[in-house]
Amino acid sequence: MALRHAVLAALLDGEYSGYQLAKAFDVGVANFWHALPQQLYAELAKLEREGLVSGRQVVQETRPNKRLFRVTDAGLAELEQFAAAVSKPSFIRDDLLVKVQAADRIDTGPVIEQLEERAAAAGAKVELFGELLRQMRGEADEEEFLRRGERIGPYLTCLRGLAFEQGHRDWCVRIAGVLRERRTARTRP
Amino acid sequence: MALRHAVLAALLDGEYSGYQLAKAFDVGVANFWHALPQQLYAELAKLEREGLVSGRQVVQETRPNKRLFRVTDAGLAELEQFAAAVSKPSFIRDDLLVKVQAADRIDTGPVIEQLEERAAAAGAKVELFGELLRQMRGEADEEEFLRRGERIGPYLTCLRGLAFEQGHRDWCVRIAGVLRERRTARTRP
DNA sequence: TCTGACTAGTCATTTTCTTGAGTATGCTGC
DNA sequence: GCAGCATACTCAAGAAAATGACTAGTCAGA
Repeated sequence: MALRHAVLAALLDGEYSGYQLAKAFDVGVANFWHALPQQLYAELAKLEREGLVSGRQVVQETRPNKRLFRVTDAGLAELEQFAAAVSKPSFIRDDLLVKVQAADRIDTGPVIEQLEERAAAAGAKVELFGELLRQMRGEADEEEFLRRGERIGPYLTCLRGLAFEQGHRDWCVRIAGVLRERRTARTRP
Repeated sequence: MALRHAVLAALLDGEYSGYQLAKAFDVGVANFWHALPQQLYAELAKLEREGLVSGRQVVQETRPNKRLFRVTDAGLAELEQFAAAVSKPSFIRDDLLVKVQAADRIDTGPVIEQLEERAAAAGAKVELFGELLRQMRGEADEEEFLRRGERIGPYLTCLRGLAFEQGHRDWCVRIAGVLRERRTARTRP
């Protein structure tokens, strides 16, 4: 039941349409959760039925009309309750780790390629998150911003995203190197 | 469909019962995947029907009988295919991040407590993984082990687990500090 | 001697997530 | 002048994961 709370938390930053939310929750700016558009539309509908968000129609001339949602007081109360309840532990769950676990018994060629692609993707996210952080804190330096900034939630989760992607990139680079070396050592002993 | 491959990868280390697997996939030594016992039993049954693993009954005197599973050639081929296919990107998905995202609008007291608990738990995992890595590499130093070791898959995934937990711990400690400072600043301005 | 934890599972149900397809319009680039 | 992408959604179906409840014997400690 955390997707609903993720949606509520995302809507704290202002009004968003399902479509806008979907983009935030998808491409990778999703620094605190991930979900597909269909889930989000469904969740928004459910949240509205339960009165935790309210939507208003915005008529547009040149594009399809859209509905913007904001969190209601009941929604905020729900978030409050959620925050006070125990969290489920977080786990790594990654196809690529499964492949690396099996690396001694299978052909590592494709795995190495995927590690390198991942490293590049993670590097791009590192850049992106760095830029996002810079934008959010504006003029202030980080310490100062975190002490006195008004909206630091997204900044804090983005910090985690950044560290995660850095760790991911470093690991991918290192493991690709290790597996590559073992391959050449095997073929040319 | 990655649980099946996670199970196959786990069984590469030798024969395991569902119960043993469940422990590895649960408590947190699960450095490359996580699953509940029920899922594992179900998956093992399916894998056996499909001929990807084979189980043998082991009669025990003082404890309930058990079934030990090992990967078949077909299972290894399946893993091989899986490793060559594209991986889904990995995403962070963590209740606690959702709570931190909402931190500006809710009472941070419980969140701070949870961050500190998480930091402690992550610290314990860091210790555990460090110890596991030391055991796996034995006498050799890491570079040497990674160059010439026979079974390095679990070592490589454990390295990722270690880095993840370190990152998680550092972030929790830092964010708990930030939120704590803002609380005291607010009550005693 | 009773409680609780450990071994070793099974069964059923519900929730959540993913996949795939479809609608309709407008703008941009080749 | 049309292909392809962006906006803005909806519906249905299926796979995967989580939850809860249950069996049944062993062993250690209070």
